[in-house]
Amino acid sequence: MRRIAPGRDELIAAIAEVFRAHGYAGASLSLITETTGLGKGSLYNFFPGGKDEMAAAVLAHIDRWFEDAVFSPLREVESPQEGIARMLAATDAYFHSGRRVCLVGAFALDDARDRFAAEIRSYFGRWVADLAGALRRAGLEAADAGRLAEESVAGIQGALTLARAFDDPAVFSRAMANIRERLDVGRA
Amino acid sequence: MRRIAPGRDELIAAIAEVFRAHGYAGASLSLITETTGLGKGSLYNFFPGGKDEMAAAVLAHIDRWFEDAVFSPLREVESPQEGIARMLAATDAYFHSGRRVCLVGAFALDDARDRFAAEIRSYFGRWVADLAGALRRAGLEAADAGRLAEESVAGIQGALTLARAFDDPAVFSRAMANIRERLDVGRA
DNA sequence: GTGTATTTGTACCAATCGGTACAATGGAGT
DNA sequence: ACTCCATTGTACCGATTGGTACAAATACAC
Repeated sequence: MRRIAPGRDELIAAIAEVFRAHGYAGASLSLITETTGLGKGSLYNFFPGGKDEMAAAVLAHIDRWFEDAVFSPLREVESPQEGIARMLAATDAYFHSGRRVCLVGAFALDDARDRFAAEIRSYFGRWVADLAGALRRAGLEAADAGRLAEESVAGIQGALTLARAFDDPAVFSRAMANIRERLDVGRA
Repeated sequence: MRRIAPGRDELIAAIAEVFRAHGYAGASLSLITETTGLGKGSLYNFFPGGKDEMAAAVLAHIDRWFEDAVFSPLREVESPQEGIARMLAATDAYFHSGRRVCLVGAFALDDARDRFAAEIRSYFGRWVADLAGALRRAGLEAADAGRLAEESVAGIQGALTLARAFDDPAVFSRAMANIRERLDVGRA
């Protein structure tokens, strides 16, 4: 039969949730088959490389989403302030206002880091660089822009960790409000 | 034979490094026996509860260390500024200036969170509460103190994540310098 | 309706998982 | 010197791991 499984995007999204909830090592194939409803046959048909390829596909999927919704507005919207506002809104939406955790950040901490070092570095690297770029366009000096950008991305990651530790999304919302304020440079 | 293995503290420290590097699920018993040099016999002699008890012991060990070196100075040193300075110094030392990752933060993200929810919550909760207390003693309003404390702890966690993602401890050092500045309230 | 290439379920694989059992070991207390 | 008993290594357990093989099923092109 052809084309019975959900679209590839939905499939990857479902797999992503398993990795998000259990980490790379903890995301067993049985958990994945259970969550997706697909047997190993289908899974290995779509991802011949196995678990590794699934995780890579998930990371690529996330990367694409962030590129479109979070990073590119920072570069391409004329008003840097507007670009930053869009980035913050998309970030808040993506993490379900703190109820969801950052897969890339989680991978950065466990032993998936070595396997996907390049992807992880690129994800955070572009986030920081594009935000710094917007801040520079808003009038900040390069050094200040870089520092503030790094600090903001770190603040978001840390807030996700704390929100999950406390099981309280409000921690994330407070952090986002705070970051929004500190990024509100050069006129409103 | 009696007392051949290293002291319990050193043993726990060695196990901690395995959990730190591989997460809960990724820290296999074979990895632990390999790292510690102890066979399963010894391991299960010291930790009859198995992996779960090892992780609990590691968390308790970390908790004790932070209580002594990081949290208690915030409460007990007369000068809150001095307490904060000690907390920052101890934190920087513990994380090897960004070369080491926070086990509790890592556990908060993967599926160990549910198992150790109480310990994780308590660890971060006391950190934030004690820092907020010191800031209040330094003259800040309760609301401001709470916000700044939460923000600082989140900043530290996020910086650890970024430092690991970039494989660049300098990210952590920059974040610490920044946090030190922002916590320098009420006189110097 | 037939052919075909893709999709799928099932059975199977060796390796490893966390954990248990237990006999051998040998240091400490006397 | 002798007796304990904490400590240790080894063998073993069933379950699960990630992964493979392959035949049955089936949607689509024709």
